[in-house]
Amino acid sequence: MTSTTSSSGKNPTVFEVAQHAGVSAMTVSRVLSGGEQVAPATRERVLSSVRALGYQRNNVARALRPGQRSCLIGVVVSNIDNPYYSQLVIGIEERANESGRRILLAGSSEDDAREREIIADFLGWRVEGLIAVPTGSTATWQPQHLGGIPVVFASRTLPSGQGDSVVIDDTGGAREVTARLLARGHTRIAFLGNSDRVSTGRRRYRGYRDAHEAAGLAVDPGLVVRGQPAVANARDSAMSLLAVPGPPTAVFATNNRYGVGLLQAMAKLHGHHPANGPAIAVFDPFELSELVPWPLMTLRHDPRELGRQAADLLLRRLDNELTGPPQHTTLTTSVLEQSP
Amino acid sequence: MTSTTSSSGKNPTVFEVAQHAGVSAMTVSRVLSGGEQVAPATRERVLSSVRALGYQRNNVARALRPGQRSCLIGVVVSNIDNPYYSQLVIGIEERANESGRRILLAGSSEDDAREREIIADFLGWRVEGLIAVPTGSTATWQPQHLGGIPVVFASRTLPSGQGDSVVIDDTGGAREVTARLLARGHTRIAFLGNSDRVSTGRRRYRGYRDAHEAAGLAVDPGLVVRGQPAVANARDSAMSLLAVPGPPTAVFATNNRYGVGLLQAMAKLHGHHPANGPAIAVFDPFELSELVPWPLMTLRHDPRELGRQAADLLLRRLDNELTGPPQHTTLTTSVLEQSP
DNA sequence: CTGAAAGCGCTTACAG
DNA sequence: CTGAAAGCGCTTACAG
Repeated sequence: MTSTTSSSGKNPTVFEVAQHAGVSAMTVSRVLSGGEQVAPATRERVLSSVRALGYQRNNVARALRPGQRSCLIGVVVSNIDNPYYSQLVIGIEERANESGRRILLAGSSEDDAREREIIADFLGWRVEGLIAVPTGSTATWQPQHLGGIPVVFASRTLPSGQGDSVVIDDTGGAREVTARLLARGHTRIAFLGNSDRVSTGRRRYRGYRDAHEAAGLAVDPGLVVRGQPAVANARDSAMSLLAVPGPPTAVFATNNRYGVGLLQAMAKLHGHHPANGPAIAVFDPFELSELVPWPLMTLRHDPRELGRQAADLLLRRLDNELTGPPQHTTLTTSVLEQSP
Repeated sequence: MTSTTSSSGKNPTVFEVAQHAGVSAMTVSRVLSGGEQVAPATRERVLSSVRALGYQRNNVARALRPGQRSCLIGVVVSNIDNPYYSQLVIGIEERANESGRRILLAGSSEDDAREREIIADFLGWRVEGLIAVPTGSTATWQPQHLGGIPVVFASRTLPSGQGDSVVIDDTGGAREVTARLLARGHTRIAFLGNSDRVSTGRRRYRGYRDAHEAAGLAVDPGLVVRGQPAVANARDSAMSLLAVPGPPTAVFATNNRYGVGLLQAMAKLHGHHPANGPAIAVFDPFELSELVPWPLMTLRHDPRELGRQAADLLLRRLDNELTGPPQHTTLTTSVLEQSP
């Protein structure tokens, strides 16, 4: 019952299996693909040879044949360091796995050139499709660079509206949080968020600004900080913001990197005592939000579900269940208010 | 200056580029591989044809040739949902990228059968090597299933000691934290952690037990909870543990899933007031630990660095810079004590 | 410095 | 129900 390794020491091929089973390579191929007409006795013989030799199909050779799908999906994430995007990748992996596909993963680190290299390389692997959190460069994604394969944008879209997309309701969510803060009497609400370069930055800022306009108030540019910083820098930004004379009475961190930075700054300034610190709002749920000792508003949404839906869109394109113009899905958010 | 797409609509091949440049496919191949002797004028002609046709090398065809490396690394993680492992993957991706390789990523969800399927499929893609957080099944990793490619185990090892590995000092770290708690007079220290099935569970429990023995104390089995739960279940376990009569005076959560669950339970039971709750220790750093309002001991270590070192070991094996018996690296931990 | 031939391991027509 | 031939797109010897 012990399995014998191929004597050559190399991976056995269909020909070696065929020889071992006394059939042709075609028959082995048919047995392995399933669904083809093969005599039961032959099938058994082949399968036992497969086991005996420890045969494992060479996906590379298989994928080279025209008409064969590679069963590979390329996933490019702008900032793989962000736990929000880790969740997104998990959602994609889950669905890819269910459909018998694998994911090739790479992070662009918000770098256009890197992003371009990654997709070129992924295309070289003949991925069936791409799922991307784009850095913001439109040029990268021009159809002629994509070899005709479908792309789904996740979390961020391209200004052109090109490609399918799944995003959350950035504008609506940011507007609601800001409106709630304004309704509580805050008039100096700081904004920490992405630059206009990325769609989430544009849209969340728009929601913040719209809520001010609706309330007949102007945004104070001195309370607005925008960029794509790491947590440490986000914390420093938050520190300076809280230290200015005439500090904000509320701070809205519009992504989880700024959220964590802001909370670290608050902990440093106020310890665990509410004191006279500003009200806090964070766009993105985060683990341990129940430990925050200050009144907190969290805009909840589910990055893993976003990943699943992005994968679903792509898989439906691949199966031709979905055809025609780009489909744009927007997931809703919900506000959670908590007081310690 | 606009790039022309291949008229066939399909990806152009080296032959089409060759034809366009008036040379042979071999010459195109030589130009693209670099380093070969090609007349400068010919090279320029080829490169401009490459640009004109938008040629992108087919990695699948390239990888099929014997003697060519696939530039693919397979990464299998037991629990892709754990942010600790996300960091690990990031460290691997960083190094893989630097060496011009891509990663194929899949999660086994602590399922042996899934793990086996994944590595079989990865081998079918002719990955150059594997990096794995193994579920604990030894059978999966028997050399005859691995087709002779190198494997590096990360965070968890196999009992057999097979394969290179990078782990943290689980036993030493757990021993030190436990000893510090004992030194503070705690005698009823609860343990939340992985089962003996995985090496981290075995080793961290051993450290906890060793510290007790060194202090001449016995472990109370009623204070020990072991398994690989999701956060929600970890929180429930922590709740029941804290609710028993004669509750623990200290709780040691020996991974970040239990850590988060424990802190959620504490927040629910004690709000933000230290009250008479137990002392807390967590094996694994986590974001926002500065918000914890209770005395806290954190065992710090760097999962991303662990990922980098695992990748480095693998890459050195691939380049034959490292040969011979399995190499086992242990990363140190440091204890951070904080009081609110 | 450049090219014609062969083959990596599969699977799609096409025959029997 | 089964098989011999051809070819996917590259690159490694081997010749010039």
